[in-house]
Amino acid sequence: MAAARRSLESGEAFSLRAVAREVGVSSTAPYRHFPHRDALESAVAAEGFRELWHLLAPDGTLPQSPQAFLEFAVVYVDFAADHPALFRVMFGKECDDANDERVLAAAKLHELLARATAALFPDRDPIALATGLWSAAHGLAFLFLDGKLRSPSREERADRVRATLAALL
Amino acid sequence: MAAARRSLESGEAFSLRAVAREVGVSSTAPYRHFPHRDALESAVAAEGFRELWHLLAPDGTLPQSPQAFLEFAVVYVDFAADHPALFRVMFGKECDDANDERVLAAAKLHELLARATAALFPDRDPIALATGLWSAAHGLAFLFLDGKLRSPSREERADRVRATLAALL
DNA sequence: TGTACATCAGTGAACGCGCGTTCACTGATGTAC
DNA sequence: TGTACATCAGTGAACGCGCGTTCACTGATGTAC
Repeated sequence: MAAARRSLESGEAFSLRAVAREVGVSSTAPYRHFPHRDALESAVAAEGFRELWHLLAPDGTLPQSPQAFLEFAVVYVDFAADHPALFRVMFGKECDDANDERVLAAAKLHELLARATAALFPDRDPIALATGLWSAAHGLAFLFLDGKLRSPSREERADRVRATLAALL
Repeated sequence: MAAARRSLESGEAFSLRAVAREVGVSSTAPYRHFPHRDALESAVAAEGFRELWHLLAPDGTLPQSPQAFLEFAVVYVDFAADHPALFRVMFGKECDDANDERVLAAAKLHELLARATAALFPDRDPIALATGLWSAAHGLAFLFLDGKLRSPSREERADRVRATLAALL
């Protein structure tokens, strides 16, 4: 798993063979641990979600203020920028299976946000607002990842994310 | 070009050989028309952008009302859902080159939105708001594409997009 | 009007590549009696 | 304490696949004289 992460972060495309190479082991060794390629990919994605969750809501705490929503988005976008390949594995894959860990993790995130918006903005549609803020953070993450938005530095990017979310609240 | 579009929409991964197959021509024939794979991909992306632009702003008209912003997002998300592979080719690629047609097209879109927000919401930061609305539409597009948000029908998806954007305005 | 030549889309064989996956195997470690 | 056996991670050769790309080629069409 660690090697899979390393391999992804060094910019390689995700592949069983690349991971094996990274571990320094034969191409077929991973089959001792994962039945097939997708199982490894799925496990890596799940780990990524746990990690993102841990950054966003260390003890399941919700954003408690509008300010905290801005930081939520900053962390989200920073995570994507720091682990672009991992982020793509987590999100950039059609998953039809409703039981996919990725779908469940995404739903959990959505729910956390909805609880937070309901508490903070009782006069606005909490689900729609949660979806909107999540989408905005998600969209920003991808637009920066894909070079459609650019920022010279990490700090300026963070400021831009804050300003963008602030404009929506 | 048309065959490239067809090949993409039939769910195939984008490849020169797949396009040639779709045209019913030998694998190497495309080299008569494009110097390399990326040139074709880039041309397809550019066509996609022209098409999206035409759907969003037929005569360069901006959204003239908050309502129009909602429809703008609906069109954006529908376009992604109707042409998922094309959408990924257009957006889901890191392009470092600042002169990439894709980057320019994205910038043009951003600018259109900023002019619209400046006209409609003079009391809010127009750039940040434009970025926010675009990000939200973009995020929604990808979340639906990747199965993180689901809707049983096209109409319900559209309603959800409208509700989400309305919550942000 | 006919002939010589250039242009140009398409061909088909071939290259090397990395991929996922299978197979029969080796060799070290742990466990049961 | 020693022996027999099971477990299990890793090996290395091999498979078939689709990919991008090169190469020398063919054959039809257009153009100049």
